[in-house]
Amino acid sequence: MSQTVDRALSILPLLAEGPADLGQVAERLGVHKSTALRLLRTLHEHGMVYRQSDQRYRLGARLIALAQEAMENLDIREIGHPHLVRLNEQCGHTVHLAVLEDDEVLYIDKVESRYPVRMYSRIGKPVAITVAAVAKLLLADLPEPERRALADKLDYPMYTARSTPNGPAFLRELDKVREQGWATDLGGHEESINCVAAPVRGADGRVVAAMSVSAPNVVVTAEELLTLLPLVRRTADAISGEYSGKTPVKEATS
Amino acid sequence: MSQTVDRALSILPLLAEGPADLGQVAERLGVHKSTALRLLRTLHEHGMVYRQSDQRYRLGARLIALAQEAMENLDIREIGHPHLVRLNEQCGHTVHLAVLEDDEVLYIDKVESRYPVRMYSRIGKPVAITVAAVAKLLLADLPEPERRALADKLDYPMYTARSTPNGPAFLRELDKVREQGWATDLGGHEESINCVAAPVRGADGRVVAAMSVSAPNVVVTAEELLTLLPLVRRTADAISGEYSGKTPVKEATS
DNA sequence: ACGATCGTTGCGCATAGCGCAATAACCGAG
DNA sequence: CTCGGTTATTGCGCTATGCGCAACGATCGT
Repeated sequence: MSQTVDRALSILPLLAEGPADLGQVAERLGVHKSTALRLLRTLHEHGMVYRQSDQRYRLGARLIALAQEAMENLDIREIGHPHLVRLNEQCGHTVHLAVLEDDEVLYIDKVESRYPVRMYSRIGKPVAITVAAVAKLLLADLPEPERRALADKLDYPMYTARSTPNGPAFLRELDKVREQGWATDLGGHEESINCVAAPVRGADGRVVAAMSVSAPNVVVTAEELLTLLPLVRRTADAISGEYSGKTPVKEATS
Repeated sequence: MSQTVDRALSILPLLAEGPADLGQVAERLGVHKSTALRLLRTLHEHGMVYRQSDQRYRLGARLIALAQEAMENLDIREIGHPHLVRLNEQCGHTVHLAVLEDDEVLYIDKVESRYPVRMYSRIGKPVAITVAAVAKLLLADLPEPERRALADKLDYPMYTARSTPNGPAFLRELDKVREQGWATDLGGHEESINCVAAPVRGADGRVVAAMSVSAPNVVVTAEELLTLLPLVRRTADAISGEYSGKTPVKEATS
């Protein structure tokens, strides 16, 4: 809505790809160099970008500090983390915690697999919303109209042959997930990777987060992974309990 | 330099303190609500802020994703991390890695102590520049005029009786540090906490980062901590070697 | 030492962003 | 269920603000 701010913020993802000099930034923004300079200067004053010795700009450290604070404000993450670690110790696989934000599902925590083969994912990154087990849980809990609207709006990329193909199929899957109280992704995103996921609920019973265990076929079969379901559910319930108890809705005043 | 962007960016640290509603944001910015609304909307579109169910705004997940990417772009951090972990395994204390950015020294990596007593610090947060051992190393390597100018500009808060009291004392300390090639902070920031630090150098010999080991008096005395100096220096040198070898100055093209 | 490239500055014009005030959604209390 | 109070949202007219331009200056490579 605000042109200037819009442009300034567009610089950040651009710099996330790697350092860039003034000319490059101006060109990719489609503005004059003097304009880009002013925007970069303002970003610089706020520590959002940093100018390295060769004059090129990179993302600044204040950004990292802010993100760190943002994460510390996410109580679910703080509460959940030790549980994720324990679960990882018990099963050895990659463990994720995800939340819904606007129309995206994002990982907010991750404990890496103890097996040498890792999977690619990044904290803060949106997940494949139409196939990920955690996404199904979070969306399944949405009120009917929103769920429908969202399902309509989404794209359904066929990552693999088992990806959710379209809106109706997705809504059916969500109904199933809501009913059974857990979800899976069996090769719907990466051919050889399976996940089992369980919901974390707040005091009011609404799903506030979802956690999953993921492992590639080469380590355990889908059947073996499903064996872990009770453990995953128990862990998720433990987080739910702690979360509902400790943090109803309120927030500490500054 | 750009008013609108300036205001928009000022919202972020404000929200880092905790969620806030439109009125609060407008008031703290000193602008009309409609103005704050427009700014927040723009930030929202870029995923920098998120609007939770009670209509209040919090920091968004895109911020976290960007910060994550920013960290992955910091090659020193990537290269250094395994070394920090190994050092921590060997000595058990808290290990930090820091760089200089503009006029601030910031932690970019941290491995927590294995002892129950932890120290407070946060990745991305500026360190106490006049007393921290890592800061001394980074500033000591600055060209004479910049060093002098910076020393002049700084404040010299007396965190403890042993804090660096003023500019001249600081410059003397920096000279000493530069000559000996390592630095300490013996209770200059927190009465009971000591640090030893060593520099990481690039191919051209310039100091690009500094690492430190910190421990409270109650765990080891300052003398015992100094015993670790050779180990710290060896680790820092190992990082220097790898960094100079792998990443001269260049950068991968997108 | 010279030319090309890239960053920086000052300026006048037009637009983009501002505050205002009216409207609309929301919430709690009676 | 209705009624105040509170908070978010919209449209609008004014002017400050951010824009592109073009001239200048720094920097680098050869």
